[in-house]
Amino acid sequence: MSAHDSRDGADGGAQTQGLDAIVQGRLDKLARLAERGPTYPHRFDRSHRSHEIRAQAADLLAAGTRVRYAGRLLAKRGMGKTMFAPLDDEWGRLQVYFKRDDLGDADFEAAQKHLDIGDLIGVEGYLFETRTGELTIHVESFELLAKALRPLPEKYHDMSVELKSRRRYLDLAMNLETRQRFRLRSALIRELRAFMDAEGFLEVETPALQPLYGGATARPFVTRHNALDMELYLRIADELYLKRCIVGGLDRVYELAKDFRNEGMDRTHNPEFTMLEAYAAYWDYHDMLDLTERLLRTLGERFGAGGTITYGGHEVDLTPPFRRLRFLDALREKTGLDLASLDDAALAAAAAARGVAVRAGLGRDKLLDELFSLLVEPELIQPTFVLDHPRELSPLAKDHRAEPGLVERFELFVCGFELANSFSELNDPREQRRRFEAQAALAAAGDEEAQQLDEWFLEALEHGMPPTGGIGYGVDRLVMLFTGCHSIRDVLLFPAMRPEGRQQRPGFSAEWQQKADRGDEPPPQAKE
RNA sequence: GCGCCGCUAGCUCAACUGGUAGAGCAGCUGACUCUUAAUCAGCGGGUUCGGGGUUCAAGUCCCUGGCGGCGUACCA
Repeated sequence: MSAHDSRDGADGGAQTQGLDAIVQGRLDKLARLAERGPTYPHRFDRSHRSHEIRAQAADLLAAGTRVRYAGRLLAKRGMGKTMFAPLDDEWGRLQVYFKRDDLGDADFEAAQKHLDIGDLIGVEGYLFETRTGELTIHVESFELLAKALRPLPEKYHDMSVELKSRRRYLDLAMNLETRQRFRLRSALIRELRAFMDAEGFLEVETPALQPLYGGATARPFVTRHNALDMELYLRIADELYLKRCIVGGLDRVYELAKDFRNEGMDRTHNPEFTMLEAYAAYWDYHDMLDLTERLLRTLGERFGAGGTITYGGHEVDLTPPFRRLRFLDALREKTGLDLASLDDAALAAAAAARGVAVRAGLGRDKLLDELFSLLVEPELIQPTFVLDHPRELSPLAKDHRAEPGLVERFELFVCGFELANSFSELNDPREQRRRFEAQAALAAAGDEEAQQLDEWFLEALEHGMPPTGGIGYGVDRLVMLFTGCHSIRDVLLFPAMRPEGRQQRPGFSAEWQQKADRGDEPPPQAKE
């Protein structure tokens, strides 16, 4: 970019008109800054980051150490021949101070007139404390690292929810709490790995592109492989591949991965989401329950306050042991009826009376599940294991060792969220085939979520899978719990959103807009 | 999917029963050598989400499309 003389740009007289004029003004200032040095340099040596400067402030102040610090300029407070400005890096904010007498006329004018809010700059200087005690860098030299050609959003109202999600980089740039939230997410995921590793589990990777989908009850995304000339599905669960690992003798495996489910979106559902699935040979669901208590205790100690967290006004204690609640007992308690002993018609009537939308084709187990979601789940605030579910809902779980009609399964609920789902895994291939066939019958009857019969998985089971405990944890929901967020969007950097319309695109010049207009049509949208 | 609400300056929002669109922040000009949402004085900035309609007149009413929020349904 060449410097050009700017008669009317940076020095005033800009015939301003909205965004285009703001951008033009900043381009002009960029040209002026180019006269004094590189405007998009290749690197900048930082001596400290903001939290390091704060941590070492006493020493740095006493020694008069020079520091080199870089970040985004978030405001300018000019005071005539001095200027204060907050400069944010990932970890926080540090104020910098420009003084004409110390910088010289040219550099001070460059800072005062040609730097904009939003610019990325690097400074070198020494620390001091202002009269009010704020730690500040007295700038001896500075350089532009990148120009903000567009203005940042307004600083003291929240950005709209939509803008925060669509332009996450702005939310991150403007809000330290947002940066901290995603740092916490990262730390929590690191802790999950560390925990599983310490428990002796091996992290593995299984296909996200699958010729058959399975391991959960959900509708898949379909995609296409050209060279193989076939349709593939994006995985809805890792389960069937992880069990193949168990068959092969990898005793304890886990995978932390994205699953994809082609279903509705709301406060707790994004079409792609992160799940931690784990399988352990020779374990049953009781072992998995113990593991889960250890995990929640660990997370509570590391990310909570004294093992407890506050969510939605509830004080939640993550110290085991957690409450156990048998599925049918909970329903009996809520309804006053022994639902298992009712005949189909009586059960349907009881469900309808309590607000379940009874549809044709709802099996009795599904009716029970709906009743449970409606009556019991919302009240499960403190950590609660719900145990021993009806069989139809769990085609991959082993029959209960003592209770006919039930399977060995538990779900962990906290604050009304289902955080984990675990089984004693079905390992009898003959029974597994019967369960798949029952699912196939449901599919034939029009249930789009019914699971597919997977011959290749059955073949693996026929080679012998040891008794196995399995579990899946909803990672995004865990993060919500520990960050106090009530929408999954807030814990995903880039949540799924419909694309913005072309006419909504805020192109800042006719040329850019033309470029945009020549681009592709917006991608076709899924229809239902 | 369905229902309700919303979409106005770069951002956050006003504008009554229809009468030629305003503020704060940001921007521009000027003042100010310890500011903290800096302050003070002045100035500019609009396809009121797109399309159609009713009307002398539409940000406002009607139809239609887009996007979002909330609720609801399915699901983790």
